[in-house]
Amino acid sequence: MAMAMAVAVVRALKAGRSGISRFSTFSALSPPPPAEAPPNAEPDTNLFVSGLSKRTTSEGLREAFAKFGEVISAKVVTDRVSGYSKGFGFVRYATLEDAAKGIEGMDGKFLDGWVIFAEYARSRPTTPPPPPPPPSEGPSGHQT
DNA sequence: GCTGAGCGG
Repeated sequence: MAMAMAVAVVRALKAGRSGISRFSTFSALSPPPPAEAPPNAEPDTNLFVSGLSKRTTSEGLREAFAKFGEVISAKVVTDRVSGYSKGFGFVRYATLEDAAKGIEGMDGKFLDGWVIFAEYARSRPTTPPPPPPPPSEGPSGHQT
């Protein structure tokens, strides 16, 4: 019973997050609203986990998601100056199927007393290396 | 110690 209620809460939260109402006013001079806004993101090994508790750490995230797949990397985003958790983190799985299982297995579930949300992150494939500067001139000691 | 939507480095 309690679990069913939790699922309803989760659905309500996720529905409200979109902020899109089906009762849109259709007018000729109004911008045509999209038929539907799929919260689905493109599959990736990077997962964006939100709704985390302030006490949840990267280790808690890894252990929580490691039950559904091989977690390559897990990190909870914390503030630079306060050092406190921002309430969300990122989990990277070994494969896309593990990532999907992680979402299906942890999205809308309870972690540390809070309902967490797991979805595909927009993040970049890996640590962004600094772009190499363009070569100014040829070999030094000789230029025309 | 903590605010509770969002996307780190």
